[in-house]
Amino acid sequence: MSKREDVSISVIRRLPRYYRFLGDLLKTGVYRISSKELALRMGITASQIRQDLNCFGGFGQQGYGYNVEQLHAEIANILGLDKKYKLILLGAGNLGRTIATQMKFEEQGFELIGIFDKKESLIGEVIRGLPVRSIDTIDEFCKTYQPVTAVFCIPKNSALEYADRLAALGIKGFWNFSHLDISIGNDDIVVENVHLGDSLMTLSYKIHDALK
Amino acid sequence: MSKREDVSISVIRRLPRYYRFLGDLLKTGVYRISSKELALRMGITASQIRQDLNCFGGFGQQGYGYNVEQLHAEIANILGLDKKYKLILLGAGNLGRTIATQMKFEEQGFELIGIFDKKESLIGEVIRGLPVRSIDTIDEFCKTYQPVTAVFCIPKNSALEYADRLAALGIKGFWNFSHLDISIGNDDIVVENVHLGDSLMTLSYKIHDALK
DNA sequence: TAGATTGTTAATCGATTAACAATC
DNA sequence: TAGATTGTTAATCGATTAACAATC
Repeated sequence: MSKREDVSISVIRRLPRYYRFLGDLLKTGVYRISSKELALRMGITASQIRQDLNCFGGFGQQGYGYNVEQLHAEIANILGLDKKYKLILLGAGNLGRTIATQMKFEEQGFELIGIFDKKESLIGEVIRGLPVRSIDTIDEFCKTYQPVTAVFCIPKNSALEYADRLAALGIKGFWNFSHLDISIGNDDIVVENVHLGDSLMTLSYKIHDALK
Repeated sequence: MSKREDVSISVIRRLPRYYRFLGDLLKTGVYRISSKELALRMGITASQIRQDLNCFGGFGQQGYGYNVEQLHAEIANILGLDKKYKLILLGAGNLGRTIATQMKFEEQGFELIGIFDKKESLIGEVIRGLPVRSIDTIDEFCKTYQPVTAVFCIPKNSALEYADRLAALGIKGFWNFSHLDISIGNDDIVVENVHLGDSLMTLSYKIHDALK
């Protein structure tokens, strides 16, 4: 990792996919790969791969290609997967507990340290080794443990209520599953949206379109 | 809905967001809106809104703007939200049952008609009014009920096993939560990927980058 | 050395934004 | 009619692809 300055989000969004493919290659014992071969497997152009990687440095070698293990590690580095950003999760409903239990946070740069809900009956329940805490204790919790990231698995209205509050408490990043568009009017924070409904509607369009 | 021919995916992906904002406007009693005002609320340009909409037809009126209710309905139409594409879900684990219970399929163009898993102990359990069926009965089920869409909440290996098989059984669209890149080498089908891990890694990068 | 493949510059393509005539 | 705002064309900007000299 070396150059970099304002790499476009289009490039960034391709990095996790490179990372996955390189991980798979490693598992199958491939230790060296050319941009041409990787492009073929991924269904993209070799030019794009080389351009993308060169936003961050020259990881390859002319006449040889790329060392799979090294490149894999470089991308992990670029993405910050070795970090342990403290993470809290809001909403211990269906979606919240699925996210809490299924995601491999430790492999992706995060450490889940707290789960919160407003529903009395859920408080105290243990999910992934963590007790569900009352949302009313979140200010104190943040002051003590200083998480930098929050996952929103709460309804739109609650999201609206907590977004600014958490930002004021030092939360810099939101992984947002709610229907709220958090970022608007707040430049200090970063947001990654997962709008499942939008995704499903997009699929609806694609099918609708394909069946014509 | 009128013109249209190969509208770019960038445009399509913005439609659900327009749809959400228009729905919110309707709820708050706004019946008329200009591209300028909508752009302001959404944090995009008015030009983009007008360009996007004009891929499908002229829904506005000079000097007036857009009728919110009508535009909302037009977009629903474009996206095919009034359809009832038959949908099956593979994988009744944590994620699968969350998707099954939480999504508003009927409002987004789909009708969930079957849930499948390979795990013996889950078979017969009822989720959203549907019994979990053995994955072994899926061929017969598809021949009988002819679903056109499948949700993949199964591991990569299983996804690899079932993608082609389902395509052969008439499945045209996949909502893919697995780590497999389904589409490669199959032009007949449409795929909408939800790579939660990729999304989380992207967030990791953004935070990493913002904290610099 | 000859062959392969990168890193990087240049060319192309597509998407976004600006401008404005048409028109309600 | 005058003012507002669209639909649409033109200009700009950014991203992808192609080409090729550098070099392992």
